[in-house]
Amino acid sequence: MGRHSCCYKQKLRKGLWSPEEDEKLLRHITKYGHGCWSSVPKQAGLHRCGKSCRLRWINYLRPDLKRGTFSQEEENLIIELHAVLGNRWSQIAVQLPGRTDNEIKNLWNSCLKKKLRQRGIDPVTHKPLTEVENGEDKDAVGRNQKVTSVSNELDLLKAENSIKETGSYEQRPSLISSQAYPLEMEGSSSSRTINSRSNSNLMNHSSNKDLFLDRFFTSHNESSTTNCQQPSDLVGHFPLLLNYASTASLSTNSNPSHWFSQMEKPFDMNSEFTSNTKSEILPPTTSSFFPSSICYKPSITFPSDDITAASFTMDESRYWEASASNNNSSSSNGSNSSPIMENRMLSWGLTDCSACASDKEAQINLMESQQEEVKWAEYLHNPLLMLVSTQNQSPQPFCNEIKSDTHLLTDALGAIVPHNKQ
DNA sequence: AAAACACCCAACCGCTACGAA
DNA sequence: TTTCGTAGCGGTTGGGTGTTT
Repeated sequence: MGRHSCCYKQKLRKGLWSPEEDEKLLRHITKYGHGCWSSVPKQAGLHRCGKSCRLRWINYLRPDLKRGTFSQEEENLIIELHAVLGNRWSQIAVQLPGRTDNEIKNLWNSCLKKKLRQRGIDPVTHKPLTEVENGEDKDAVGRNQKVTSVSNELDLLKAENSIKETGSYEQRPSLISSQAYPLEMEGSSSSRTINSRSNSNLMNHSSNKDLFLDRFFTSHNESSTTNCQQPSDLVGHFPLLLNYASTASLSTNSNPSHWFSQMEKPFDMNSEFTSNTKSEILPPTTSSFFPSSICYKPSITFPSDDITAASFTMDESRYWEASASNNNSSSSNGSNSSPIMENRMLSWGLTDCSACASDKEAQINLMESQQEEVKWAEYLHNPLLMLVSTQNQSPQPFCNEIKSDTHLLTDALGAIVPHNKQ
């Protein structure tokens, strides 16, 4: 991995982040917001460039991140979205709350592409490989077939999944109508140019589709009362996301990528973590949507004047300490079944879940944990505890603050992990 | 046991877009 | 209009880890 030119000049640190650095960045941003990223490292006392800090925050420290393996639903959605959006990972990520574009990109490159190829589907065009090899991919027929082939991909994936987990997969009707997308494509006459950053994959998609997608996503992500696009116009033409949104309870106005962005003054961000907002980004309450492999990183609620407590699930801490990494599987398969993962879930995730189930019990939990000698290994899983600990503040307010969304956490996790209190 | 290989993923690079001066 | 600084995006890389030989 290289180093930013600015890092060379200033002899800034590069590479993996240490817990101390994470703590500093976390503390700074939760307290003051990021403001201008280039000034963050200086203000936070970090020897990193602002870009690096930004990346670290977005991809790892952000409190609304969901970690753990991708569910089948999520994978299917990514495939469907990729068929429509191409490699526009950030736009795909918008439709998967709690997932970062980097995470999705990695999943695609390491896993989904392979899966599709194994099934004879070209991951770039989403058409059968035989068809791609024959070179017929430039006409409208090809586009139509592309859409239907997405359904085929999903059918294959679903079939495989149902074999693995008989009965566990909740059949979802194909989200892309074989007619809807071509209809929209034909109906649009826009000549809007494609973003110059478009890659080769993206270039496979017409500018019409770009326009349509922009229109759709704008409408979808904004208030439904907006006048620029009637939602009803879109429902018939492009059921994918609306359908998914209704199925998976995705919020249309809780785009996590907008959180913390452009914060102009300290604590503005805190308002973003009010209970009202939080509940919207939380996952659907059906445990079937998120299988057991998912470990949520619950939302944080901060009081207006300081960070008193928060919940964090840091399940990817292998790089913090070599000794920790030995026990930590970073692979995407079955990490929840490892003792480490269980321990994490119980020691952290479930502490929080306990709060969901019973505030009182959770308070006791947290108070007990405060009294304990805080161990390094625990910090690995919950950097915010560092804040709590170092500030000698009671985490109690957290238990109260998180109340509003705790039922959702319980629903999401309760079925996942035995609700045992350690 | 150890070397070789494969895979995963966090982090970096280089680029463009955009707004302010 | 131009320049500069910043944010954000997608592609790529390299180190760590797991698996195979």
